[in-house]
Amino acid sequence: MNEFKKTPTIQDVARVAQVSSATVSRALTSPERVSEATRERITEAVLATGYTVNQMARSLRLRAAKTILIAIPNIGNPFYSTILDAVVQDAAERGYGVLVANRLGGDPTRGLKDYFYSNRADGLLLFDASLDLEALQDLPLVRGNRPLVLSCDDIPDAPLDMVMTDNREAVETAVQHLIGLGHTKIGTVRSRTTPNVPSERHAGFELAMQRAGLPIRQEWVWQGDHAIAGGIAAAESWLALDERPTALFCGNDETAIGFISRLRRAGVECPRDVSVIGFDDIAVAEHLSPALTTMRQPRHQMGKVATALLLDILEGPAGERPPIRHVLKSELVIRTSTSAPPA
Amino acid sequence: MNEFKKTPTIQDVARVAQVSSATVSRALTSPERVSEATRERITEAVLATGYTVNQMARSLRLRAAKTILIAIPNIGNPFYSTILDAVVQDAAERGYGVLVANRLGGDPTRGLKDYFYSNRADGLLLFDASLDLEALQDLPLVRGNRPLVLSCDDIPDAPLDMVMTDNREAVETAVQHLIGLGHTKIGTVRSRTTPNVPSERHAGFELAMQRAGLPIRQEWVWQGDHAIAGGIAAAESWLALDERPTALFCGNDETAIGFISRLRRAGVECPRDVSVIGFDDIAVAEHLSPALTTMRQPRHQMGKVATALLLDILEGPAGERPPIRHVLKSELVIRTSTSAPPA
DNA sequence: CTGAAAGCGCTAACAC
DNA sequence: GTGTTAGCGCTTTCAG
Repeated sequence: MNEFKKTPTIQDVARVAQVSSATVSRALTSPERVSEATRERITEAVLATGYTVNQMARSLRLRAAKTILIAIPNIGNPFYSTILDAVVQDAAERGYGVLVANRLGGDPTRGLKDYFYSNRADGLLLFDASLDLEALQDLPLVRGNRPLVLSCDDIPDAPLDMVMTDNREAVETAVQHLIGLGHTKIGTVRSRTTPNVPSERHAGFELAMQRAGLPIRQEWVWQGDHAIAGGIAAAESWLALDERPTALFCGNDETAIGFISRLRRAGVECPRDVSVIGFDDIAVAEHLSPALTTMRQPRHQMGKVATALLLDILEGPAGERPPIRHVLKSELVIRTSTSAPPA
Repeated sequence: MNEFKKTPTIQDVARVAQVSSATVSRALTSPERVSEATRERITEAVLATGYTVNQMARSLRLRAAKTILIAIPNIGNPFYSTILDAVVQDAAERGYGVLVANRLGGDPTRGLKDYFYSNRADGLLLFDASLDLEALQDLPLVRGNRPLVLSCDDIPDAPLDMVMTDNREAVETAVQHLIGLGHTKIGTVRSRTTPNVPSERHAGFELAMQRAGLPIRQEWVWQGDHAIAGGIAAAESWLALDERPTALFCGNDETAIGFISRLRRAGVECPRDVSVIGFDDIAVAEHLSPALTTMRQPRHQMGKVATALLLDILEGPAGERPPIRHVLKSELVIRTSTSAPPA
């Protein structure tokens, strides 16, 4: 209505409704503490003035930003963007905004610290396992109520609240699938891992191989980057090998896509010449040719569970408490990129 | 240091540096307005206290949240997540946080309004063309300085600041590519479009067909959903046809992926039996089998340009001005999903 | 060049 | 059930 007046405040509403600003505030946040009649007058006044709360003022007063920060290593990766989708949805439903962080310059924790110290976010959802855990301890939030939920797969015993998947078992299942098909020469493209922390996924690989009495040959273990490029590099290395593995476990689906694609260009067919199993089950996996066998990760659920946990912590009582840990189940999805080894 | 004290304020710094809080504030925001000596004392005091600014208080005072809001129809789609990546990066470099919005309940603009009316965000990056433009006019920001940048492809002459690609030409190029290969029976899976606004992409399709003197057959025009499912549905419809188009233009890459995949299950091979061209060039496109011919959209650049434009508007002078429009170029990427029609 | 003081819009004691 | 008042942490006149 008032095109040229500044945005209405709680005072304006109070004036129109003929009450004090405190009463308006009460009517807004806990309506039951206000009489029926005044509540109605206030509701009308809100409508008449076009009032909406100023979240900044409220946050300053309440010392709560009603905002959470999410740190993701690679937003462009469909795996993470699905998680983000779930987080935004669920946070919004509980009245929280979601700020997206990225790495700033050299120190990856730098940006995160800034957000917290500046009171822009109340809690942190950390999906980036490649951050240095030591540096994390510096975050103010790690003390006390600890509004930080970590969701990654390579820090199994950090004293933090976590949402993770059953990685070690998942990889075991994947490798057992290959072994069950008759493969004995099995390689892997390792996923990226947290500095100075042994990789859970790789541990699962070693375990499965060991149990089956199969050797792990270092020239069949490649370091990936969780992206297509890493799969391509591994494929080129594979092609140069004298003795090649007949099956490959890839740390994620993009890696598998790059590997299969590069091999095809060289005339090597999957699964005829080499079986490949991925990890994640991103949306395109089932539509590839060959359709990708993979371990499905409950990404959407990961986002939901992590959000719920963080918001419960934020809204729950302060004080020391033991860390909470959710472990979600992965699932083997058998498609056509894996088969018995060539004769 | 002070584990149990509340976070330090500007007052604490002032006390330690033996100056007034006003001087600390000045030293922080415009150091040149403070004498060398005091500036140094203040710098030391900041370090000693571990002070960081409280963004909430600053925002309340300055009436600026230093935050932008980005609205994306589908975060899970790699096309949008790449844009988001660029936006977060560039916004952070200029000191802005990025809030991610999603649709809340029935009224899609509802959530957006809330963010603005509540002063949580200073500007809006709108990548969601499916919002109702009329409703958009209600947003307070559309008046005056108009801190809203729209980036989509189907509202060519809205009086708004926009970043778009040369859609009509891009689709023309795509269709001409098919025609150049010898196709005359060409169908399309239309992309989703803004309600009540004619689709630019479809207009490009019609134009190219018309120029080549080719008829547009309605049974060869399918409505997609910008996702794999839409491509699958179109494929099933295609399979049921008596007379089938030999080439298909898809509104985006996921649609093409779904289409090709579903056809393959039915024994129909691309490009042997039907040529398919996509739109976007998402990362996997070149690694598919067949590798997807597509129109590459400069997604990263779209994010960067849109962010720069919005922040320039926010930080520039207020007042009326003509709308700004950036048009970015698409690029035909020929791969193997398109070939001459079957004999 | 610096300090005092006001106030951004809101909520929470504390009165009545 | 409602009003008064103070203050969250910051910036910005206005004096000096």
